[in-house]
Amino acid sequence: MEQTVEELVADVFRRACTSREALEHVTGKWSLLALSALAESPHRFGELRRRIEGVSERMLAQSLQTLERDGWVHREVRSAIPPHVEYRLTEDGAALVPHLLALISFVEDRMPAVHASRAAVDEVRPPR
Amino acid sequence: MEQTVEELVADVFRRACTSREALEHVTGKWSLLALSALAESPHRFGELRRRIEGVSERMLAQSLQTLERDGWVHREVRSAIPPHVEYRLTEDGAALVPHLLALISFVEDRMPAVHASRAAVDEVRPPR
DNA sequence: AGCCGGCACTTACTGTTCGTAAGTGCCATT
DNA sequence: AATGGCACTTACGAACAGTAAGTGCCGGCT
Repeated sequence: MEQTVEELVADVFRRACTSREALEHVTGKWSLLALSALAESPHRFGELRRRIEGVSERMLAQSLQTLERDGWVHREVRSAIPPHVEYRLTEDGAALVPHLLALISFVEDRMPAVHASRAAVDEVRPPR
Repeated sequence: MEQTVEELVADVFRRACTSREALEHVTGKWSLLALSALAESPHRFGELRRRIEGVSERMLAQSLQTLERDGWVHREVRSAIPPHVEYRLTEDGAALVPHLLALISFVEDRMPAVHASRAAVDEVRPPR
């Protein structure tokens, strides 16, 4: 599991690197949550909206379109009228999400330490 | 390595969940790159700026302050005048970065597929 | 001796993105 | 007949990111 940064993450430091953009797409606030939700099972648009508390329809639609364009998510129109759309992970998406889930659960585990650190820093340098 | 989403990623779907915010901090465009750079070795401010192509001083400073506050990065003033500041990963930060590096290298590996997918989608539904 | 560049930032301004709210057309339920 | 849900899209104000310039001090170059 050890990795050398130099080899693996070479061109991500370069300005014009396209993987930077792709990375932003999958790590975006709502994309991350949408992918996590789809890791459970396929969802309809409205189901995703309810699952991801606080997301607006605008941002959810936008995130899903980006994820579809980059090939992580598949969008299937099961019925035009009445509208019924199903979103599911592609094979690439299914291979991607374990990394995201690992990251999410890691950060969740460390939240006590994060809170402690914030409190300690804010003691010295109060916010605002 | 298999994970059930339901157990691990329970509260990240809730609106007021603080881990959402912490997650955004580490997955932010510049934070991600700063952490990756610091995975190699400690860096000075100017070294990071040069390493991370395209980052502005404003955003780098802001990202580093956020990462420091959340306890992923340690900031050490080695000399006030002339200014010499060293940034390094904390223990928590060092435990975090492997997840980020794994994600980055995964996405880099899949970039051909991403480009192919974009081209296919743009064929049907042209951008703009 | 005087000028230039680098150090690690901060501040002012501007453009892009985000979030909120409302609109769309159609159908099923009350 | 009116209401709500479906899957979005559009308009607009607010928040945020990016650009440029400023800060004070110092070392090196000419």
